[in-house]
Amino acid sequence: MVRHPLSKRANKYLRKFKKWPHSPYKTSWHHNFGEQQAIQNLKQATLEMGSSQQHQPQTRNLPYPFLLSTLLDSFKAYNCDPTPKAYYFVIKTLTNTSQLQDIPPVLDHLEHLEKFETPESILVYLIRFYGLADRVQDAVDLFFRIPRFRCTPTVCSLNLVLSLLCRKKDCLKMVPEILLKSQHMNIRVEESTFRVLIKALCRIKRLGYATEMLNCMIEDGYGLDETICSLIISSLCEQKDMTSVEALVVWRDMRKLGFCPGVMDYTNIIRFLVKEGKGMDALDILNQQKQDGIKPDVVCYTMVLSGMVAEGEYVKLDALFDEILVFGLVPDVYTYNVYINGLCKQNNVDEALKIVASMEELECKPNVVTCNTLLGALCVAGDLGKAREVMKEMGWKGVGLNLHSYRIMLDGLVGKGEIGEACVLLQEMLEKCFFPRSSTFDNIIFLMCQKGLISEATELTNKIVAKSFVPGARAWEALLLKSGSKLGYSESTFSGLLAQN
DNA sequence: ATAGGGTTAG
Repeated sequence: MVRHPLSKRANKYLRKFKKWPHSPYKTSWHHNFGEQQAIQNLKQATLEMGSSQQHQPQTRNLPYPFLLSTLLDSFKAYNCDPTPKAYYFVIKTLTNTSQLQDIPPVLDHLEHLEKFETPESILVYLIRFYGLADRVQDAVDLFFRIPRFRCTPTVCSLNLVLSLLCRKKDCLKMVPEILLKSQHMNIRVEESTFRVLIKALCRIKRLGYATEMLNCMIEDGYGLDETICSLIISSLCEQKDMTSVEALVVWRDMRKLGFCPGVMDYTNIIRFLVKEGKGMDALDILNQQKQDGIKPDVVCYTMVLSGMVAEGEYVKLDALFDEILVFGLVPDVYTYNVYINGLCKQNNVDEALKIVASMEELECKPNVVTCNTLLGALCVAGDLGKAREVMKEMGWKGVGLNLHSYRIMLDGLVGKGEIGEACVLLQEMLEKCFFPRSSTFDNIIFLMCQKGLISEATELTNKIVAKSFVPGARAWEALLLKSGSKLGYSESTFSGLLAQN
């Protein structure tokens, strides 16, 4: 093993055969010691700089910024050459303390006056810093400059620059140029590069470019990357302005390319289609899934079931629900809730109640959602008696009533003109800080006026105005018509109203 | 091997 004498400018960092330029075990101990002392010195000086604010020691190497001159002085004092590590430290310190103006001189020095092969990691660090600090041009410039630091850029730097460019819409146009120039820099584009690009494109919701890029990959002879396909599918499904037609085209094209979707892909596209109100398309996908031999799980079924409910496809709903059982899947609360909702939508509350009873036998506990669905259906059907029962049962069974439970029940009572009971429930709600919909308030006030409960109506109005609620036209009209001129509004009623403007 | 992905409300 060759040891380099300290006096000579031995380029011991020149990378020939190994990735890491410097192994502490292979340098002479005193050399190593000197370097360590120099670094120590540099760190100490940096700390002092931080604590003494603007004060800078006399040892300044004048044409250079403070940290660079400290670096050079420190190493000179120990009679050794500055190490990449020292530069890394300086650069990190400069970025962390926002002394960006001092970075270019450091880089110039590194480029022109040092001889070692600069580790790519230092440049990667700075490129990332520039990119994240909104200095994309600096990042790009530094990327192109990498070879001048006697460093062979790899796909790491390329991927980094690309991902930085992809973060900003107006930087996207630089991507092709970077890709072209990177070829001249002898950087081998890898699958990872495509992945970076596609991920970035998905993140900024340029799904069109992302799929184009996927096609490029395939044209370039890379195999179809299932992870990328999945990524595109899932981003696609998160897009707000994506139509189901477009999504299905991408899906179909990918399948043509040989993509074999996994459970998650099916779940994503099905969820998307159902949300778009395309229950039947979702059902198609579910059938594809079965044909592909991928057993849909209870989640997929639940989503498609809800799509059937939304489209009023009750025959298909029943068939699908049966299919779940036939395939040996166990429906859970979600599944039951969707199915029960379907029955309620068909005004078949009795059947819904039977299902709830069977859930309990199957030890699948109904939850608030189940109960709210039932409550809503019973109220719509005008069966307040059963609705009350359900509400009581919720109490026994430890199913907590939530805001919606109260709102549903209150609307049911008001709808049936049960003003007394409605007021009791309203009181209970307000104590729990659950507020009815404003239209419910209006209905209650209207109803009170109709029943001649003028003072109660006035009192309620005052109370709710104090809670920042504005009665609607219907409530005002009722109040004014019924009460003539002897209205007992307190001043606070009106000042409360005014204050809301 | 595991979790997470899914439900109601005018």
